[in-house]
Amino acid sequence: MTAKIRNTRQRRVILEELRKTSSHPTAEGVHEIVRHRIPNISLGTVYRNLEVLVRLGEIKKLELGGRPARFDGNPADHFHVQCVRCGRVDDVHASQLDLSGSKTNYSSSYRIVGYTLQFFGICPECDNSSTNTIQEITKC
Amino acid sequence: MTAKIRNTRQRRVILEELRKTSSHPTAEGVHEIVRHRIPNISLGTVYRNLEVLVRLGEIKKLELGGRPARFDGNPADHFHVQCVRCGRVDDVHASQLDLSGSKTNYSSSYRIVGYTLQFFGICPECDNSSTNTIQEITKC
DNA sequence: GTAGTTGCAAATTATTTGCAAGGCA
DNA sequence: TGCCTTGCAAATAATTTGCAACTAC
Repeated sequence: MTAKIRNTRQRRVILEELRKTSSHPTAEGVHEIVRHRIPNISLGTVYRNLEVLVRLGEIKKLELGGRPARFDGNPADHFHVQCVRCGRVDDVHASQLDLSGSKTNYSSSYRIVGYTLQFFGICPECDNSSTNTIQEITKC
Repeated sequence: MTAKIRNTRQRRVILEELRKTSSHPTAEGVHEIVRHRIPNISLGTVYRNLEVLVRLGEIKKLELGGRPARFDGNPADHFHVQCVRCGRVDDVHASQLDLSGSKTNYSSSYRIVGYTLQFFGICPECDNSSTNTIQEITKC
């Protein structure tokens, strides 16, 4: 009874474009990018396909508190930093960072299925301008 | 020029009720709880005060992707598990879990100001009913 | 042919904001 | 009394959904 998933042009192009970029765009960002190739694609279609691609494991959805979700064309496990000023997201190369050993060391009655680790900071561009805001230090 | 923060009844009651519970309620949940004591308090006031209390460091805001934010009356550092089925949030007592040593071991051009670590799982209640869904394993 | 998919628009959900009246310091 | 705060309602922002037309298989 599993629904058959079709290989539509829209879906194909969305995945291709996400694979090409490292900018972790929002759904709207994806929409803008994809519109260069499919000018009349609708935002709803983008949302629906992003969801399908996440379910297929082809891409990752980064749900960042308070901000629109972003999408990563690289489904391999890695972490992210988000700039608390501009919202930009970059990859973190955390060679030393591994929770797999620690994962059993907490007590919980839940059956754990996963975890999320996100870093917050100021990106190089934003670091050159204004002073700190309260928002920055209340995050996390 | 810092605005003076007043000790209003609404703010006081919101904080008191949050300190009393361990259920990590959403803004709407807080509204419902507080209404027992201040029946005509508005949801907007609850949102505004929750934000103030977060800024004052009295409470913590838990921003969980895709779901409404939840609030924790215990501002001390600790982690959380969220049930991917019902959305319930509980504390995690992670004695062994400490990232402070690892924090310097990643490479990033950002100036890091903090991080967020959240666990996802199935709570005991939900674990007794239905079968797994795709959503559960695409989270994280 | 048929069921998954699309574009469009309206609907939903969570949260924020403008404003006049109210109340803490 | 001054100005922070409130209640109310309308506004935003992000995402979802209903539906008829379309298209991949």
